[in-house]
Amino acid sequence: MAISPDASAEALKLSNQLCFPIYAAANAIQKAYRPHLKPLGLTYPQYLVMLVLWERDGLALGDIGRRLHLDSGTLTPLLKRLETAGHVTRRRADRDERVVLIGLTEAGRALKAQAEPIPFKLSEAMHLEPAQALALKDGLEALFA
Amino acid sequence: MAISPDASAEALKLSNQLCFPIYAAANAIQKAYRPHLKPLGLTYPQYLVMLVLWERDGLALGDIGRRLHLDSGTLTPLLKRLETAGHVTRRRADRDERVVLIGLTEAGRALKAQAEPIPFKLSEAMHLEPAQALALKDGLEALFA
DNA sequence: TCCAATTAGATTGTGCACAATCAAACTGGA
DNA sequence: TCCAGTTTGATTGTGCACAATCTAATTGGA
Repeated sequence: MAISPDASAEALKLSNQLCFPIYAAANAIQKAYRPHLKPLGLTYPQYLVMLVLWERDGLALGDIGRRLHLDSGTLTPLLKRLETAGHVTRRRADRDERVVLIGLTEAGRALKAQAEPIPFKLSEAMHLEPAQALALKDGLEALFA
Repeated sequence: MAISPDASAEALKLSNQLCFPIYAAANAIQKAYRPHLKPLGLTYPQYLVMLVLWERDGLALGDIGRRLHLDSGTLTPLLKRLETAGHVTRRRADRDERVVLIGLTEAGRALKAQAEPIPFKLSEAMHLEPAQALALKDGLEALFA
């Protein structure tokens, strides 16, 4: 096959061909989670925060942000909504008054049991071979470098 | 290795282990595009709309939505901003007054040349083998089924 | 002991993204 | 011809996501 005049133009499309599917997949994922999370009163980003806290309670806002790659402008209002919903508590650290520590309430801890079946349902929704899913995951994580 | 009591719990995490990287990658991608798009006065979703229109001018709002998997609640205000910026025109179709046809202005067409180097820069930013990128793309598109 | 620099969050403003709802325009039988 | 049902966008309200900016608290030398 001869090199066509727009071979480079085609090559240029590679990032678009990769970035758009990621963008669209992220939107689709949030849409897929929504019906399962709605009964728990959570959005997908709130669910991610809860996953972090279920794994390790009492983290600072900044710690959560580093784990999820989210800044305070996103997390401050999100955590206030979780507090209003009764899932978490917010208090300043004694040692450093700048730090806001996030703790699970009893209700927040109890929510974990209700959330347990969600990954199952999502795995069903995205009918993908485990091996293919792992390859995807590895590929995506290679982007962060 | 023996099957541990939480082997299923681990399996449950698969969707989280896949969905979160996609979510984080989508955020990172928009952040990576921002400095390159800002000189053109575009956001990433606006850039996607412009890519569609550069490929095929005069589409209806709904056609753009179907291509990008976005609904009218997202596109109506986005297109109004593109119109205010002077990149596109909006007019009702003669044949069917419900349909809004989106056309590129001269300035909108001219923007294409400025946008041309962007995929290059992004490809550099995400240092990923083309083969790996293609595998990723195929895996992501398999999610839509 | 001070105070310049750093760090942790909060605030403000812009722009998606979508559910739910609405209204107008079109279509296809009865 | 009519009108029930469908299609196309627009609107409204909620919740991210982040840049830019701000304030308060802390830290580390001089």
